Amino acid sequence: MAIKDIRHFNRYYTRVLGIFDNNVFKLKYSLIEMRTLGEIGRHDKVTAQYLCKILNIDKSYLSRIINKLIKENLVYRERSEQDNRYFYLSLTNEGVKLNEYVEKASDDKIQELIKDLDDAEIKELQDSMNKIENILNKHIKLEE
Amino acid sequence: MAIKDIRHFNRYYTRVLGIFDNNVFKLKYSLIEMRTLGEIGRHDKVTAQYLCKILNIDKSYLSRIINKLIKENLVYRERSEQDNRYFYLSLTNEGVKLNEYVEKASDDKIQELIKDLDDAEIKELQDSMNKIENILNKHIKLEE
DNA sequence: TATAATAGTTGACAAAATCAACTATTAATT
DNA sequence: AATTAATAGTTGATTTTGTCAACTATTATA
Repeated sequence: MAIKDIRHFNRYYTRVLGIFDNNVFKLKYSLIEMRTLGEIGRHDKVTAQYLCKILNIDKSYLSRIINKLIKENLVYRERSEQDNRYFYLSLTNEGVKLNEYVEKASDDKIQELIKDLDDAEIKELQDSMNKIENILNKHIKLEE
Repeated sequence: MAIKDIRHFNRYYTRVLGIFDNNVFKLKYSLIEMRTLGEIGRHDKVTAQYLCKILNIDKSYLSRIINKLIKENLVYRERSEQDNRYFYLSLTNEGVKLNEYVEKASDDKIQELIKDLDDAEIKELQDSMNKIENILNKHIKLEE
């Protein structure tokens, strides 16, 4: 039955993702801080408000995270000229470097996980993942 | 490239799972408490130590969660006769009822999400999920 | 018998997250 | 134009989550 299967997969994949939990990289930053950094890296000149939605966290919480990242000189902001209420967030050089390091480490971790898969399996995995995303995307509206 | 695709999917699916985050059911229990309850429901007479592994949380933290669930009369424990160090955990009737309620609510939530998918899409989704789990299972050893 | 390992608990604490109230700015309504 | 509502972000106070190390009790190992 579809629902059971999906819930089963959700439980399973929650555990898979758990492998990448917190402090994987033994940095002085938390997972959510790193996700924030990563999203700023992926979306240059992003607003806090947008990050709130895609990270699904409270604006007050995010505000503190961003201010920490700014204080650590990983992120900077420029006030929008059209609308003085918001800021555009970007990575500093240092932020880019840290982000690259973390990206690399994440890649390595995945590489390690799939190192024993043969080409056919990797292809199947990719195809399956794409399929899931495509199908769900058609119907599920994730906050953006 | 496979690694990028997998990481992309991980980010995507993290957001999908985020839909089911905390307090979805507006209960007085947290997600982790409900996951604990659910795992006890799924594995009757489970030990705390085992739960630690599958939930991937610290034993001290779990100890408090379990004691809360016991105090709320959702869970009870019996000391093992073979080895007095550990307990077998089970759901009380009340725990079973709450668990069923949450299970039902989770099913409904999934149902709502997939309500617009046609049969072929649902089949594809199931197949893809199964494939992912099968492939990864062959190679990734999740704590158990 | 002594030592190590395991299951679980506890106290003290730190980190993560929430909530409501607040400022500043812009958009919408009349 | 003036008032009201909405939006972006901040701040203080607080609660919830999660961690760490030390501890008891029990069992396994040397």
